[in-house]
Amino acid sequence: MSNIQDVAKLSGVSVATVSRTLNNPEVVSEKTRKKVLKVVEEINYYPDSLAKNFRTRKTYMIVVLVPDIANPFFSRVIRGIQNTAHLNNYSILLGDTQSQISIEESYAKMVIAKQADGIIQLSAHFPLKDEMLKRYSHEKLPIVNICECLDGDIVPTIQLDNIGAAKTMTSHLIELGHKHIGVVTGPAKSPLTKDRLAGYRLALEEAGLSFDDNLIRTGDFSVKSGRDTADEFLGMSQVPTSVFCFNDEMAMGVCQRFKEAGISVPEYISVAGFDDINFASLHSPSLTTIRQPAEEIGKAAALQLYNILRGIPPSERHIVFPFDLITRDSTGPARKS
Amino acid sequence: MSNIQDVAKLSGVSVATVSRTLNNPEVVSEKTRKKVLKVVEEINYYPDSLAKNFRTRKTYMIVVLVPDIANPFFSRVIRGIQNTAHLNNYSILLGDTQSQISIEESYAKMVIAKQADGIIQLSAHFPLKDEMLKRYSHEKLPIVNICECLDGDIVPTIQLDNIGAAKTMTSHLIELGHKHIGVVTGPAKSPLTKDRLAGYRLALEEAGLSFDDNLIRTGDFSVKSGRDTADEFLGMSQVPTSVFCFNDEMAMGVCQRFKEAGISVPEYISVAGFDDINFASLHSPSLTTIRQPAEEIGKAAALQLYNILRGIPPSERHIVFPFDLITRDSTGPARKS
DNA sequence: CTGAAAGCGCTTACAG
DNA sequence: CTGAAAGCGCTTACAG
Repeated sequence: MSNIQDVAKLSGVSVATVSRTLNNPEVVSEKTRKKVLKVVEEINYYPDSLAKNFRTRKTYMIVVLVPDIANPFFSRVIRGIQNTAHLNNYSILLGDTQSQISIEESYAKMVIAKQADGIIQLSAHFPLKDEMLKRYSHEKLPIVNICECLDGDIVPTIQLDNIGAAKTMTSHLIELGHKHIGVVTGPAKSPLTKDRLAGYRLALEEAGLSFDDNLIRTGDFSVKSGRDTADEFLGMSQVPTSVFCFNDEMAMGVCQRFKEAGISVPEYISVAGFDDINFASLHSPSLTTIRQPAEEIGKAAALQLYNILRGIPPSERHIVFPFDLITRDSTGPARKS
Repeated sequence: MSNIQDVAKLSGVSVATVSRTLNNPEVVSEKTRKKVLKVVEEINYYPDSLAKNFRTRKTYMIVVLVPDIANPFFSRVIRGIQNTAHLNNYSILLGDTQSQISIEESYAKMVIAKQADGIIQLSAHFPLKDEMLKRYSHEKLPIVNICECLDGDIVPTIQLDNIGAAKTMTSHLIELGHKHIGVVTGPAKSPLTKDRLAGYRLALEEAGLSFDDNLIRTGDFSVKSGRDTADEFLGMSQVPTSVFCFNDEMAMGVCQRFKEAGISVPEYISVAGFDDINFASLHSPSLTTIRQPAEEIGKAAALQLYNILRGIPPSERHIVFPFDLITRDSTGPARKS
């Protein structure tokens, strides 16, 4: 369609002035501005972003790397990111990685190739680390790692107080009289697993209860892994009186299996989750869980990256968000026996 | 970092040859190719997409306009889109519109401004219609409308056989002896509501049952609207023996309210959903519903748009996908009375 | 098979 | 406040 030259010709000014009118109106005289804007309106001129981005070296795109977009917790985080990004004129480039490193890398390349300005990474990886560190200084590295975060100070992070949340949930169960609390963790190498397990141990210690390694089972955050570990708990000589799952999906899987086995939750065994996804409250029994401020985390991430991209180093490089313990029907007093 | 000139200098060829080596290797002699690729490797050269896209007038970005990314059905569709798009070197620009026209339009502008090549639209709108029609011919209009589709042939569409699906679900209930089947629709103006209602009526007609307008309640696809209509059904002089909800969330809302009112599903009243979201099978009772091939729909959409962008007009402009009736525990024989 | 050169549509010092 | 001009890093006819 029409370009900046057409607008210039039709309004009898130079392309420079058209450009200024559109990008720095205050620097142009009112008369000129009006003349130009009228023509822009008339011929329905839209500046060519391809040219503009090329010229300014910016894309106004942010890659969001998420292990699985169909995960309801992640999708809330993404909504938070996108709302805030959009307000600042940035768009979200969705990178559903299915946890595959090669896919993560192919998206990270987009930053190097200037198809995107930065990355918000929802898992504890740093794709193309060497390449990125070579190209950006510590301060300007356009990456924000959220939800499941790398240790150290290599990238800015934003996450829940996972230790505190797991400690609080465990204490909640202890207060209900539970002494044998099974756990279904995430993948062994996940920082989430490490932190939440640490919180669990802290609560036990505080209550003077001993830690039993046998009660700890490794899941992978899927419903199925919850189902599978449920069987393991039921097979124990001393079946735990409660199970703390490190996300809601696994808690639902555990509940489902218990239901099939004719075991009642929470009468015989309590089950707790983590995240407070939408369906946690619709579940039967409704799930006791930890609420994460998902949208706020997303919002904070977008803001953090936005600042980095504008050259403003974040005042806090590692933000920790508070949680809420949500008690519902899936946890109750420990059974006698 | 380094640009195509650096590569040219270091490998002793022209920039044109470097460009060809990277984009049309077969046209370059093997010797030259090797020389160039070696340098590319050595200095870790990544072509500048900003320049490349500007030059070629392509962005390899597709805007996906979705009313709500946190909706689990939509997120599966998006996953399908993104997987297929990624295979064809396209990336997804996520546009969570919250059903706001202004947000839809701001994303649609990205296509006009060449920040994206095309749009996949998950609701029955056509943002910036006049502007788009002015700029593109019927054949080349880079839009694919899926899931909830506009009537007519203005844009290519991909959707479920909604009429057939609703008819099948209704027939399923009729076979179970239900004669008073309540319905919770989507918004009145939604084509989904219209089509599914048509399917419902077809099934009634086929069974010789009369259509009762009073049994039709308007929802908005939210859990809450399900809850609200549940009360309306319970307040009727003749409470229906089953309720067919036009999505799973509303079915869950209906069930939740029934549960609170001490009414058992499916013994007193059957409840059916639509979509078969992940949690439908985890729900208590597990939901009878219609499975939509969400990822395939997304995949087909990505393919359709890909062809349009390559200048290949789709062989079918309006694709209809088959459904599956999934019978679970939330529907059963109609109660006597 | 390769190179010289034009040009994509903007923005931005620089000069006035 | 405005204009002439350079230039961003590529691709692509065109010529050889």
